[in-house]
Amino acid sequence: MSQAAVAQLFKALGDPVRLQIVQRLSQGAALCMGELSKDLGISRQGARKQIQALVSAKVVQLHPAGREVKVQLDTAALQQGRDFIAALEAQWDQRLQALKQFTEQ
Amino acid sequence: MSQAAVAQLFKALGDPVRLQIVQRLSQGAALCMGELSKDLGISRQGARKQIQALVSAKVVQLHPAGREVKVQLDTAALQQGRDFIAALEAQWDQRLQALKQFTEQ
DNA sequence: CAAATATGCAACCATATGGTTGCATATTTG
DNA sequence: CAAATATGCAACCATATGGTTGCATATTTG
Repeated sequence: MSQAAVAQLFKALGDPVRLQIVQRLSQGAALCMGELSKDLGISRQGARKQIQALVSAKVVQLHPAGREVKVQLDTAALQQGRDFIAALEAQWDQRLQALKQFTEQ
Repeated sequence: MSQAAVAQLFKALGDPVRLQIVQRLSQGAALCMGELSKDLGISRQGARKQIQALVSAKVVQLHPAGREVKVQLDTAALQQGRDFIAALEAQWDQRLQALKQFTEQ
């Protein structure tokens, strides 16, 4: 995943409303747009925009079904985000390790 | 960590320039502002603003030293972000598991 | 088929964001 | 101490963002 794609992923997760949407999807049953848009404190159309941001970042997929549209979590992107952070931490630890060896000499 | 704090963390990571700053810090030696601001394609003052965003999200700490200011990665927040994603994925997997059992009945 | 439901699309708006330039200040260095 | 270096701060600007309202359209349902 390119740096730009990772940035877009984190950006998508960097908003309380979108974070709540993602959390709801991970917990509950498969939700359609309408259901998912409730109780977010914003209008349906506003919620739709946030869902679209998640679609663009590939955190979520849309599956039209009749007059409804089901929204489904896609964990692939999430995992890559987690991996990115893990790699950062690993590099950092490695660096600390090297620094320790250096000061012990 | 509150939902709002997690959102702020991801928001801080959701920008290519800031992502590059964080990556540089994880790799190289402890950097001062000036060094860190180079080769980002923006001005020193612009870079400073981005670094400040990372400070606010607690991804990074500042340590003044004489006329310089050292910038240091703080992996605590990063880890919490990673944990948050891991929890999402775990819930999702659990849900899939439950769904599988249901359809197998 | 008419009414109800689920959604989409576009225009609009206030504020946040990512950047700039210009200048001031504190600390080192020769 | 004078010059060089590292940084800070404020004002400004164009664009992105997060939200709204209003209306159109497609699919179900009674």
